[in-house]
Order: sequence, then structure tokens, then C-alpha cells
Amino acid sequence: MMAAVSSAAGPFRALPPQVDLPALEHEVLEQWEAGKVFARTLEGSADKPQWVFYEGPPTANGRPGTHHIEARAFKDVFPRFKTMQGWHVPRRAGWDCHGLPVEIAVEQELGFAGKPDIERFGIAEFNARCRESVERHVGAFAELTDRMGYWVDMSTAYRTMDSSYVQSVWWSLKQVFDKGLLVEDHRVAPYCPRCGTGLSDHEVAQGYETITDPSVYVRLPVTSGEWAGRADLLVWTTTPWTLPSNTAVAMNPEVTYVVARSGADTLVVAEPLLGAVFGDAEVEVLARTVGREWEFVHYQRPFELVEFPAGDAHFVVLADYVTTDDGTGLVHQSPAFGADDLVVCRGYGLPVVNPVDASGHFLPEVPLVGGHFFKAADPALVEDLLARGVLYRELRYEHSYPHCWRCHTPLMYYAQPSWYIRTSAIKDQLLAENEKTSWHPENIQWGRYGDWLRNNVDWALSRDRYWGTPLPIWRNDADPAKLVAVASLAELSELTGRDLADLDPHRPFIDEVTFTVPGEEGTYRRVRQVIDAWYDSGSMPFAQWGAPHQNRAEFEAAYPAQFICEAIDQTRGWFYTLMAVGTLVFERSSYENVLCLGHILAEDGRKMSKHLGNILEPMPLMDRHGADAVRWFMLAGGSPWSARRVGHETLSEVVRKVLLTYWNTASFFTLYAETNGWDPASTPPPARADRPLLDRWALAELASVTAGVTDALEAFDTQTAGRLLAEFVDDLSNWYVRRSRRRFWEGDPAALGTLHEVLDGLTRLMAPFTPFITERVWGTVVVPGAVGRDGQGAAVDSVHLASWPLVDEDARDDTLVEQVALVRRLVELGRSARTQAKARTRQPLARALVAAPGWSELPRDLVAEVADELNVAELTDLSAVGGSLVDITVKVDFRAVGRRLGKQVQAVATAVAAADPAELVAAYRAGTATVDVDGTAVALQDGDLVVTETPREGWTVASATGLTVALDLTLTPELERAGLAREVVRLVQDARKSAGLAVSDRIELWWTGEGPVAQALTEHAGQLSGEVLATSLHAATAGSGEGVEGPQGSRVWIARAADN
RNA sequence: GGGCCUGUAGCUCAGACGGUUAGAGCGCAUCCCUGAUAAGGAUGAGGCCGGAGGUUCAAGUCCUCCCAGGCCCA
Repeated sequence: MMAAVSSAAGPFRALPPQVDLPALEHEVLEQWEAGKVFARTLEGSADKPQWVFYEGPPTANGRPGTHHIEARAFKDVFPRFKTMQGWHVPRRAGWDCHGLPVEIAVEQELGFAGKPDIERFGIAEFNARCRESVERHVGAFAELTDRMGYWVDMSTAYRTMDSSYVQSVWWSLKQVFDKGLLVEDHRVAPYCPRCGTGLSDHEVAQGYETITDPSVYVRLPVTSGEWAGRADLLVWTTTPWTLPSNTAVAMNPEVTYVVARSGADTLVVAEPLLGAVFGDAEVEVLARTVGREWEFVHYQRPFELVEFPAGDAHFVVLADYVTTDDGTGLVHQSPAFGADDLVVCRGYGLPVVNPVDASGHFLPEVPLVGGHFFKAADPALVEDLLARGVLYRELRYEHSYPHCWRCHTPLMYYAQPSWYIRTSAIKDQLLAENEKTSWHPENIQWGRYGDWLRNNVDWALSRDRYWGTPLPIWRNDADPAKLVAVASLAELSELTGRDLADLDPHRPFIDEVTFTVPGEEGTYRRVRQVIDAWYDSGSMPFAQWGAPHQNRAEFEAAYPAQFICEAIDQTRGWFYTLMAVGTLVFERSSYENVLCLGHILAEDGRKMSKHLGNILEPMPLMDRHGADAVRWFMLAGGSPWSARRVGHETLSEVVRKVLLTYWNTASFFTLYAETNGWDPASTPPPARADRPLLDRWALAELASVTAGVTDALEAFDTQTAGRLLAEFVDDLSNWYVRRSRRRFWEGDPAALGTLHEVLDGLTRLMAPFTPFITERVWGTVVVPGAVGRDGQGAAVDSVHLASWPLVDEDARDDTLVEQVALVRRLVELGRSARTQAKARTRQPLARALVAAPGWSELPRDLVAEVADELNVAELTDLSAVGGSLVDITVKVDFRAVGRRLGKQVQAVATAVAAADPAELVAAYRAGTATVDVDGTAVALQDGDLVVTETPREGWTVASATGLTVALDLTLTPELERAGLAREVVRLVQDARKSAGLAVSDRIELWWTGEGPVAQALTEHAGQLSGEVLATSLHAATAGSGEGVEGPQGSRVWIARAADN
């Protein structure tokens, strides 16, 4: 900090006007660390009611990006706000440790190609590497968290891989199992052949990619019935690799199909698709029948590469799901690779033939494509179809196709046994829980998220993988129908008779645990799967405590959460799993309010991505602009729920407009508080009512901003809160401080006390948004002057330990706020008029005319504000000047009249426009105005008209609706001399500044000049020396060439006075 | 194909209960002000408020349809 330069004895020390915000933030971080401030906010509120926040665990995989700051800023601002309001808000960090992302990262490090490599390497060693990888990445997140000032307790962070966490998850799964909602089923499910595991719907949802596939139309000759040997079924598919296992062809029973001949082809297609198939070619329709007539008609299958079991196959089946939207209306069936196919073919007792192994490759014995990866087999198969004349047409087809969200391998739909949670059975409950949840923004509730719930399908829970919470189900090897779900290692110890309390519950160790049940044949062995890591994160409300095995009371006290927050991609992720697990296990959702954020984009409006080269790394970003700036942008720069672009431009604007303006106001205060040695303890400001209007205005604005910000934050609306704060910072600096400067120079306790009080309130309001800069201002501005004024404990050493400001109802003064707003509008108009006339503000003018509603009620002090700001000696009310000299335009105030008279407003407006303005306004001001509408007299009330008056001539005028300022530009020699004196004052002030003088330094002043300048300086010598703090004024001999050039050939120069 | 979001100045975005001259900031130009200010202020250019209908005395704002972009899903 700057050393004290003054001998004054007040408690304040000046803050430098310039500030290096990132450096300041590092100092504040040290201060928090040393003072254990975060911990003290928690300890201090320990006896207060709890406001529960859940931290959605980031996947501890890969490095954090700038978008991570977004959610973390919101996760920080509301707990800080609530803490200041007097709630106890424990915040516990967490890390999502399990899952495919981690496994894939480790596989890549080890150069593995798939599961066989892992099996050879050893599961124990592989999982150890996964654990180590997770621990590595946690560090980078912790660093980001700390730097941005996100207060969350990382020392007690929960980790989904910890034994206690895993056992809590087990416990919950056993609850689900006992309710009959955890079942094994053989279904066709999305499956990643590279990872060798099925995926859940919400994982699939994240991995759609646009790709081009072959789109083939294939002829299948009819071999039975009326058309045997005379026609071909035409089927369409985008997955030629499923054709070798073709089992049937499905037709819609209700759709009309035709047998159509075109050239050499005779094909069976759905009638509505005739045009799409044949195009412009000439077509002869030979027959027309509904689909159901075709049932059991046999055909020749496209390939003879795969053996089918004995029994009937390769005939037409009927299925309602077949549409005529695209293709041919005949759908090729391969039950191993299609969910619908499996259901339909099962109904006909057809076999499930699968020539593709679990790694996605055709079995080696399959001719032509043996050993090919499924998608890579397409070209060879299509070529063969073409060669045999079976291919009718081949196109390229661009569509979005699901890919593995982690490794980008195209997914197969693949029939295999999996464990499911029957969430569809609790759909109504989920909808009911959603009804009770408060979403921000609202539309997510019944839009994106509600749709997702309404279309709920069972949760595919199991993964045939390694690094995850093992599915805690043991199966009897003699009777596979006998299953035991286990809720903890303690329970497992009982079942096995061994103490397993310290067993690592992960694979492969848990797989080795087997047991028998007395009186039952066979041995119980664990099923091999692990579970979806999303289930882990959805379990955090209880698993973070290890509940219910331990900390049961803590868990119950903190369930459900009042607040969670993530980005919109979590609608089907954490928002869902958290609600689903809560509802499954406790029949109650685990959160009440959820804030759903839009994504952060790069400056070019695209997603940040490595290959676009538009990544902004979070740590350098904060070290350049400061964490406060980045936080402010995230919280208040645009709407949090729409996508926003972040860039250096935007951030430096935040720094300049918000942070530096605030800082400079604080710095200004300290400068004059120190210079004047102001001590509120010995020189308290006068009672509010006795302070100047401007002080009361600042306090009134503060009260109204306090109310507005509080309301906005209660509604989770940081954007509105931020806008109010930014506007207030601007008003405070550019109106209150600027207009009150003179009083600060003089050390007026009313001004100093008011600004001190306002900075106190403002700093508290801003603290949750920008915790660093407010902390410094608190320490240097608020604390030294705190004298227990407001009973809110102002003297605490951190703003984050301070209480949230209450709205000072006594200070609110809406009339005053409106009057000052009027003053500022008039000043703007006056400046506009000056600019038009090229009359610089430094040139004093004799008078101006003002017309404005409410002008006559304006207090003298505020009138003086306008006069001073416009540098005009006298302001006259235009309406007092007299009708003959002014032009009057008048129109109705549609809002006022429309509200009262409804549709008559237009007629009134016409009548008002037709009336003589001067007469009408005179009557209106007397309260007796009426207009004639269709023969009836309509009385006009006060506020019904907008009157704009402008002087007829000889004035420079600026007007807005209902407001006019007119300047008299006549310059007398006296006024010109006053202008010259002002000019010289400005020159001297510039000279002071460039000489680096302190604001209170006294100077000696020399000048040369002749004629009006000399006269002006002599005449205004007192004012001049007063303004520039000159102890003596010397008229020097002309022509010495010293100093700076002034108006009309004058020169001035200065020296610091000896007696400072 | 369905759902949702967005569309306002060259760019980034505000616009309460519908009210008649639609606002900021950035950028540009010309000025002004300055005992805190890296700031601030004024003026100017720049707008069919995506388009078309409708409701209403009155629509950027409410309703319907369409167009464009994005996200999510089939």
C-alpha cells in the first residue's frame, strides 16, 4: 500500500488510483488463506439455519477449461449471498472419479486398442492407473477453483471412488433391487464395440455425429405365393453390414403396397413411396394390396454368408412401426441389431442370428467379410450385391448417427444381457417431483427436461468395464435365478464369514469374493459388470457422507438441496440422475432450485475447441484480467441461460466500466479522507435529514439498489443484479462524486460520511460477485471508518464475514430520485444545446430557459445543480415567460389517457392535435381543459398531456418529449472575461497535473498577457488562486517565453510554493 | 420429422404490466469536461425490432404461420 503522505491523523490511508487487479487478487488470496476466512464464514454461521448446496462433481479427467469458471461462478455467488444473509451454507467439493472417460485416457496413455489389452495387462494394475490418473487431474481443478475465488471445501472433498462412497451407492442399489426395479434383461441396446460395453440413453444422447453412410436398395426375389419368381421385394437400409444376418422383411399391415413394373424391374413397394423409388421413370402398377396380405410370403435372402438354425425364416412379417416416411415401406429385419427388429421377430419365433462379435468384428468364419469391423464391411458387401445384380440402387446418405461420446466409435445396436433400472415404472413420480422443482430458466422444466422425462426409458445401468462401482449383485452359479444384492462390505463380511472391511471394493478384488448360503446348492459369484458412472454422481447427496452407513444425521439434515447449478448439457446428465436416484431411493427429488446455464463460446461464437484454435485457457485469462472480471462477465454479462461469447475485449470492458470505476470511487474517497484527516469517530456526519440533497440522493439510490439486488438474487437472477450494480457504480462516480468534488476537497463530513456509508453498502452488495476487489475496499475504506453505525457488525475484518445490507427504508426517497433524474436529463439537453452552438461549457452564459414538468417544484439546490453543471448564471422557467414568445406543441400521453379512456384515446389525440396549443395548455394548467369528442366534452386530467415548449427565436434550443432547455448565447465582455479566467484555470490545473503535484500542494503562479486576458486575470485573481491553490499570483513581464501558451497570446507557469 | 432457444444499430447486448421520438456499450468522426479516473460527457452517421398475418384504440412486447441460426432428440 501507498505510504501515508499526510501528517493528518485520520484512520484512512489513500488507495492508489491505479491498481493491478490480478496482483491484488493474489494478495487477497494470501489474506484469506492466512486468516482462514472461508472457514470462519462457516464457523460463524454454524448455529444458523442451513441452506443446502450440492456440488456437481466435475469429472476428474482432463484439464479444466474456461467454461468451468462459468458454473463455478454461479455455484459461488449464491452461497456467498446466502451466507451474508445469515444462513449456514456448507460447501463440499467432489470429484467424479469413475467411468469410461478415465479408462479411455489411461488406455491411450498405455497405447491400448481395446479390452483384450486391458485383460492381458491385468485389471488390478489397470485400475490402479485409473486411480492415479484421477488424482493427477484433481490438482488442476483445485488450482482453478482456488484462483477464481470459488469457496468450496476441497479438504473434505468426496470422491466417488472411495470405499465409503462405493458402499453408499451399493446400499442405494440394494434399495432399488428390493423394490424390484433393478433387473437384468436381454435387449438390443446401444453398444460401443471399441469399449465393449453398452451405453445408457443419456450417454448416447451426447454422442450424435453427422456421418455419410451408404444407402442401398436391395431386391429380394419373392419365392412363394402368387408373385413367386415374378417380383422382388425392395428393401432399403443404411446398414448393409446387417444384411448377412437378414431374418425377415417387415411391412406395415395397414399400408397399401403395389407390385410395379418399370423396364426390366418388377418390384414390391409401398404405394406412397412409388414416386420416390422410381422417380420419373414410366411405371406400370400390376397389383395393389394392403400389407397384411403379404404376411408369410417368403423371399430369397440377400446373402448366404451366415448359417441359420433349422426352422422357418426369411418371410414377410407385419409391424406397425414401419412407416412410409422414407425408403420403400419394406424394412429389412436383423433382430440382433435393432430393438424393434428383436421385438417383431421374437413375436414370429424367429431366431436371433449374430455374426458380429463383441468387439464389433465379423466372426472369422464368415466368408467375404470375416474379421472386418462392422462398418468397414459395407463396401465389400455392397460390391457383392452389385455383382450379383441384387442391388437396385446405391446412394450416399448423410444423417446423424450415435457415436460413443468418449471414443467416437460408431455405436452398434446390439443384443446383449444388461442390467436396467426400471425408471419407466416411476415416471409419474419423476414428473411429480419435477413439478415441484423450481427451474431457472423456467422453460427447461416442461420443455427440454420435461420432454425427456415424459419419454423416459429404462436406465441401462451396467457396463462391461473395469473402473467403476461394481454392481453389487451376486448370482448363484447352480441356479442363475437366485440373486443376492449386497449393501456394504460389512454385509459381505457376514455372508462370507470373513472380515472384508478393508477390502478395496473395486474390481478385480471384489470379483474374488464368493459365498454360499446354507441349505442352498451352488456358489454365489458377483456378476461381472460395473455401473454407469452417472449413477455415482446422482448418488452424491448421501454417498458424499457415506450414508446411511455413517453420518446419517448429517445427510438427513442436508437433504434435499436448496440449490444446484450446472450447464444445460446436464439436463439428461446430472440433473436427471440426481432426481432419478433421489426419487428411486427416497421417493423425493434431491433438489428444489436448479439453475441451468447456457454454454460459454469463444469470441468467434463457436465452441472452444483445439482444432479451431480458439481456446482461451482459464488461468492465463484470470491472470490477465483478474478473476473478478471473469466472474462478473459470467454472472452479469448477458443472460446466463443463453450461450455467450467470452473474449479479451469483453473482459477489459468489464474491468474499465465496472471494476475500475468502483475502485476509483473508493480511491477518491480515501484520498480526501486521508488528506483531511477525517475521522468519523470525532467528526461524524450530520444527521441524514440535515445533509445536502445530493447526499440524501446517493443514500436513496443505495437503498433502492439494495432492494433491487436482493430481490434479483433471491430469484437467482444475477444479470439484473449486475445491471443495477453497474448502473449505481456509474451514477455514484459520474454524478455523485463529480458533483460533490468541492465538498470533498474541503473535507465536508457530510460528503465523506455519505460516501463512506454508500461504499460500505455497495461493497457488501458486490462482494458475492467480485470477492477480491471488494475485500480490499472493505479493508481500506469500510473497516477504518466503521464506528458501529448501522449495528450490522461493520467492523469485521472481511466483507465476506459481514452481513447482507438491509434496505434502509428511511433513506428511500422516490421523489428525490425522480427529481435528480430530471436534473440529469436537463443537463444532457443543455449540453446538447451547447454543442450545437459550439459554445464550450467553460464559457459562462448569462441565462437559460427551462421547460419541464415538475420544474417549479424542484428544490433550489437541484436547480443550482443544473445551473452549475451548465455554467449558466440564471435559469428561468419558460412557462413564466409568456405565451407570445414560445411555441407550444402538445400531444396526449397515451399511457395515461389510454388506460382511462380505452379506445377513445385516438379520438382524444386527434382533438388535442386539432386544438389551439396555447389555449389548450393554458386551460390544462388551470385544470379546466376539455376536448370535444363526437359532440361530448371530455375533461383532461393532470398528466394527460405532454407539453413541449420552445422559445420562438434568439435562443439555442434542445428539447426532448416535454422537456426544453434554451440557452441565451449573448456574450458580454464580462462573460468573456470570466470565460478567459476559466480557461486559464484549466491550463494551470493541467500544468499542476503534469508537474506531478499532489492535490493539496500550494503553488506560485506567473502569467503574462495583455488586454482582455490581463483584465480577466486581474479581475478574477481571487477566484483563480482559490481554484488552483496559488499562494501568490505574479503578473510577469511579457515575452519571457516561459510556461504554457494561454488564450489570446498569454502565458502561464507555476512553481510549487515553498510554504507547503 | 419433433421439441426447445435465439433473431433489436457495423459488432456485443438491454428493453417491467402492450402506450406512440426503441436504448446502452464497443468501434468511427467531431467536440467538450477533468484537484480521483487507464475514465466521463455531448453530437453525428448507423434500425421496416428476421418475414407475413392476426388480436388491440395502441405491438419490439401477446397469438398463429413462415424464414434463418443454434442446441437437443428421432
